[in-house]
Amino acid sequence: MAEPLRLASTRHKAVMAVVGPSGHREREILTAIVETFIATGEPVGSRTLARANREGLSPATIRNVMADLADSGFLEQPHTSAGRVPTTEAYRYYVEQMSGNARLSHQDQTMIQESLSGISDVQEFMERTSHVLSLISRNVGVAVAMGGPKNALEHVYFSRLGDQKVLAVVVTRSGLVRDRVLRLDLPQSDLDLAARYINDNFRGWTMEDMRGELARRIEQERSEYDRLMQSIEQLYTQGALATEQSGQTVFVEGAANLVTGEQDRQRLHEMLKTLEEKEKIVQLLGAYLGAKQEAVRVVIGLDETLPSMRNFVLIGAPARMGNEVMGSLAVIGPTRIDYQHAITAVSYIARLFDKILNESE
Amino acid sequence: MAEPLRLASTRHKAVMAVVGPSGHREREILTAIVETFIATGEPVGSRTLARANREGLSPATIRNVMADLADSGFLEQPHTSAGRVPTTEAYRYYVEQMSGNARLSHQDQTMIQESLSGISDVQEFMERTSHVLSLISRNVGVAVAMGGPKNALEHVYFSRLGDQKVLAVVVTRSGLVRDRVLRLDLPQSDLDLAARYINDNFRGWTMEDMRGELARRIEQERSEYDRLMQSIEQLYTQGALATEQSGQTVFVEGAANLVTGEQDRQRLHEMLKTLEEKEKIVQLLGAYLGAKQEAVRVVIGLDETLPSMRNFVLIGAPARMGNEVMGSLAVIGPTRIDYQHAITAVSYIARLFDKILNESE
DNA sequence: AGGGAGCACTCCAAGTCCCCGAGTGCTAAT
DNA sequence: ATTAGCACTCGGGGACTTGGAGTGCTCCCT
Repeated sequence: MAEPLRLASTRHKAVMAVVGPSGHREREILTAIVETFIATGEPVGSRTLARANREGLSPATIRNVMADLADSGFLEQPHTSAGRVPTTEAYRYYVEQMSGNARLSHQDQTMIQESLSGISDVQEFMERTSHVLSLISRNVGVAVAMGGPKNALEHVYFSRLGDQKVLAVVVTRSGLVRDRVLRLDLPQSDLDLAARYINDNFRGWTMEDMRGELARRIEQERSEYDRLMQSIEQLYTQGALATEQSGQTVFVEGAANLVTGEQDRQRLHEMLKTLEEKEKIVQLLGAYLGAKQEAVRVVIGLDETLPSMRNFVLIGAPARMGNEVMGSLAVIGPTRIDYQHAITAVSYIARLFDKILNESE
Repeated sequence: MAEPLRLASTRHKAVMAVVGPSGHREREILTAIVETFIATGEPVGSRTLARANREGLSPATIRNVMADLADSGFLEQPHTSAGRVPTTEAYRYYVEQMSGNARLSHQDQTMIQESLSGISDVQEFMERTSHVLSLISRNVGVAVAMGGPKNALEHVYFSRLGDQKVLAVVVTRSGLVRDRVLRLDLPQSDLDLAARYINDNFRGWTMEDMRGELARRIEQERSEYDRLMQSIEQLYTQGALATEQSGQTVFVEGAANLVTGEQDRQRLHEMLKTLEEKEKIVQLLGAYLGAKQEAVRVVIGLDETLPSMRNFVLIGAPARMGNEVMGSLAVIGPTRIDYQHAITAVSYIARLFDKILNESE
């Protein structure tokens, strides 16, 4: 189960090469700075670093190196005579060079296993995942199950509710259920016919393909007066078959953990507000976790996309079943996050996804 | 399982008429104190009050009155030589005496109308409601749609998913849809039979009644080997018909607004964590918003139930369709909340509930 | 020429001291 | 009954000091 991790950065490197510092000593020191900053949260100065460093480098030497690093844009000073703080670039480098063969602690593994065992549908998996991720990383855990157009249709049901209401339930093969109430006035008998037609003709199709084909058939037979096709068209235009619309379900947990950080009120408020806007989360995950993406991906510098996320990073991975991307999961936390830990956790769960959902099929 | 936690003392206190101060002047002053405290958030002293008061009372007089009020438990001092702060008792009194005939601003009304128009199922109503409540009150808006046992069954569907998986979809007349994936191995034909049996025999029954009757029938026919009843029993014990379990859907919005308040980090963290534990919210609403309850209810002193909610109040109302309680909605905010505003908003939406969901039936 | 020691300088954080304003309780006067 | 007056108490905020940590620079050493 616990095979060594396939790390994000390897991939990452292939996509956009992050240039690190050139010299061996420079790299050594930069890594040390990032690590101590992550640990302490305080700007780190040359003296502190010299003391911690096993090979006895004098503060002065370190200062020189630090000056160089600052010039190349890896460090910056909050103000004169404060220590140095890593820049976005520095974090990118750090993540990339980070040793990739860490394992998740046994404790965490069993915790995850327990939380996720016995789950049989995507929704539930995502819900629990966001929770367990927030617990383990002590940060914000997010997970979205996308009602993507790539899902295979299992079944549709239509049911007349009231005077002008029709309930449409779409079930995909992965166990995703979408229900919508439509404003329509069709007798139950027509609904049954429509459902039957769709189920007979389209079971196993992807939603995408089905909708295309359906549109074509409707078009084709429009001229003839065909009652069945007419009902289907009505259902179709009312969005009965649109899985995307009320599409993604987003789970965000552990927002409370943000309070622990050192942001001021204003920033905190913005972050929380952003996290409440689920669409933004979906966009964020969607933008960075492509289908091709296999392993974990670390996105540093979120503020380039979402200004309110300054100083935050996203550590995420797509959740895949076979070749299909069923959703994404991620940890969102401050740049000072424990990368190793978060990465291993995300990776572990991502790999679990396929297994758990398939285990009894 | 979802037995509401019921604090005898709280219930008692809330039902019992709150005794206010006796004298006319005392009441006047207490009200003034509460109002200025709500406005400023600072402990209010005798001098400030004397200045604001139209009838020229001297600070000294006010001091005397204040001393009396403090003795009767309506005020307290953070420390010697600071102003007075209203106690829980004071807020209870204040809310009770508050003029009850205020109207929601036209602006708010239209905003609500727009947000909620065109909604046709309970879920969606609740989702939007929590959002709009948080916007209007600038506090936390919560709403829960309870999959209560009182709902009338419209339809069930069972569908075999994989090797050992069955999808159960329960639709209630109010448009609530619950789906569960069960670990069961039954052929689709058996599932169809079971669904048909239930739909034919129990459409329109409340979930509660149905489950009772179903249990009886299963019991009755257990001795005979009856394939149908056996499948139904399996479905039943696996929870296919349990609306309560994955039951209530809880919507919490506007948690970000909490950051605006003056709580310290620790408290803030606790609050957010509490708000993330949806079950607690459900319990809270369930405990205070009884079915008999018609109008808005203001619960002051939440910490008696949930310690982390010290200094917070709940302003809520049940959402009813006819005589059935379909859910609850509420605003949760600090004791310093704008009561008038929140109360009118909650009340307005609660009254809208019935109208909107029925408008086209 | 690269590393290291020393030095002067800067800045922030924390501590101390002190004063002021707001508030109180009590008492005496109206 | 009210109110004016008085002595007293706190907490907050400003001014000032001090110490630690850090930097850049220069000079010296190997």
